[in-house]
Formats: sequence, C-alpha cells, structure tokens
Amino acid sequence: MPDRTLETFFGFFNEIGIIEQLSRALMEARLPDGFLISHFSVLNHLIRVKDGQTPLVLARAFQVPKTTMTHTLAGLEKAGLVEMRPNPGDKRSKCVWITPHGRAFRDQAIAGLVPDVQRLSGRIDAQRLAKLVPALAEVRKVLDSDRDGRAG
Amino acid sequence: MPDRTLETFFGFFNEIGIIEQLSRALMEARLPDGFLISHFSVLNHLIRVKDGQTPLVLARAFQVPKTTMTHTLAGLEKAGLVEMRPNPGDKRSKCVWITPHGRAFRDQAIAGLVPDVQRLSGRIDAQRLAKLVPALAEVRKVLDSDRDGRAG
DNA sequence: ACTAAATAGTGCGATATCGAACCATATGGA
DNA sequence: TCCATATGGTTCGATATCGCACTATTTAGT
Repeated sequence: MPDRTLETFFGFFNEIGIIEQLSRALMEARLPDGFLISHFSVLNHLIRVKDGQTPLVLARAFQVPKTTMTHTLAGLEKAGLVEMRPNPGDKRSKCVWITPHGRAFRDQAIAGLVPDVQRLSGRIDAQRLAKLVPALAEVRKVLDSDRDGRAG
Repeated sequence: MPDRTLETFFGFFNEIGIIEQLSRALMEARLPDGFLISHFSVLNHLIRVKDGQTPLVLARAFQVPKTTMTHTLAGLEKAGLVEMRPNPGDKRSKCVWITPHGRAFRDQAIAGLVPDVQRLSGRIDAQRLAKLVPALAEVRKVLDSDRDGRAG
C-alpha cells in the first residue's frame, strides 16, 4: 500500500463525516421539534420504496441495529405517522404502514427544505454535485459489501 | 430552481449519510471497547493541529455543542488520554493537553485501521478517492459558512 | 470603578443509539 | 412428531448527544 493511501482514506472519510454532520443539522433544524433524520428517512423510505415492510427489513435497509429501528418506529407510531399491523405470514413479525398523516408530514418536511436547497444551490452547483453521486455510490457499495463480508 | 435540483441534493446527502454510517461503524469496530470516533477525532486533532486549545475551540472545530465536548473530554481525561489544565489567560477557561498515553492510543488506533484500508484500497482506488476530496471540501466549506450565516 | 452584557464551562434532563439478554414463533433434521 | 436451532421483535442498561439553565469570569459601556 503506497504511503499516501492511508491519508487519502482518512481525508476522504473526514470530509464525509463533516458534511454529514452539517447536513443533518441543517435538515433537523427544519423538522418539527423532537423529530430527527431517522424519523424522516423511514417515512421517506416507506413512500419511495414501499410500505408494509417488516421492522427488520427496514433496520437492514438503514444499516441500524434492530433495537434502534424498534425505537424509531415506536416514535413514529406514537406520533401517528406509521401504523404497525401483524404480519399475516409470521406471527412473530409486524408490518409497517405509513398513515396519511405520515405522508403529509414527509411532504411538508420536504417543502420546508426547499428554501435551504435554493439558497445552497446558488453556491453549490447541482450539476457538479450530481457528478459526484455515482462515485460516492460506488464507495458506498464497496463499504456495504465489505461489511457483509466481515459480519456474515 | 430546476426540478431536479432538490432530488440531486437529496441523493447526494443520502449517499454521504450512508457512507458516514458505514465508515464510522468500520472505525469504531477497531477502537477499544467504549471508545468512539468522537474520542479518536479529538486526539487526532490535538496532534495534527495542536494541543493546549480550549474546550470551546475544540467544540467549534468539530461543530458540536460545547456540552458534547465537555462530555467527550471528560471521557478522554478519565482514560488518561488528555489532561485539563487551567487557562493561564482566562480563569473561566481550560486548556486541553494530550498525554503520552493519548498519543500512543491514537497511533495504535491508526495502526489498527491499516488492514482495513489495505483491504478496501483493493476495491476503492485511492487516486479516484483523492480526486473527490477537493469537491467535497468545497461543499463542506459552503455548508459551514452557510451555517455561520444562519446561526450568527 | 461600576454595572450590564457576553463568554467559558458544567450539571441536568430528555432522547437516541446500540449491545446483551429475553420471549415467542418458525424452521429443519432426526 | 419432537426437539434443537434460528429468527423477529422487545426490554433493559449503558453511553452519547444536545438544549436549557446556571455559575464564574471577562469585557464593554458609562
């Protein structure tokens, strides 16, 4: 391994970490009090992919421990944004359905971000950002499969 | 704002978020039990930049609330990795110094990551990664100054 | 010099994340 | 069928993050 490789990886992940932190703070500042990205992400996923999935499937999709997903879903359910129903095919399991209130919440959250994105798009060229995404997606895929390899 | 801009920003930050999560898990798996990236990052900063800085300066450098930094530093101090001394120029304040033990800890942490980086560098070209870093740094700077503008 | 406002750090409470242990149910092999 | 093992989900305990409020000190305005 060349000398600079370690530094390159460190520098890359460092930038990633900072951007993640700043973007999360930006988003969470727009969400109603007490709601976090974790909540929004689940709602968004239930709409963009599909709802009716089990908590475990969601936990895997977001790469979080199942206990974390239990907790996140409990918060969403308490707020009436999702509904938990028994899984007809497995009595141990449940299915997560988004409610109309949940859909509205997600749509409003996105609407609330529009001014931020507008402001930022004046200083960050969206085209340039778009060009980064495929490379980032590749890195993400490698990390993901690497994790599978390590974890079993 | 063109139609796709919102989706582009969302997609970008989504990839960032996933990579951050995966890389954090990867790193933390190599740190001794009970230590997190937050601990490592502070030690690394104290060495790479300089030590003797105040907790508040560190909190700003890492974009975390000062209470979070207090907590992180308390953990590091308890483990003997940093030392807190009074700030000679301000009786309200303190200076954070890394200890020899702290330096050793940081060096060992980096050494422990070498196998991971070696394995990953077989699947992620470091040169290509390096080319992404300047663009990411620009995004980071914009987000950072945007935050300053919003927060004062 | 005196006082009001700002600043550095901490204590506390609320919530998030996550691993270990646990219960209920499902699955696979004898 | 019966039992060992695996799986889905929750509970519990430990620690992290972070906002609010507080103390001590500093700074700025008069």
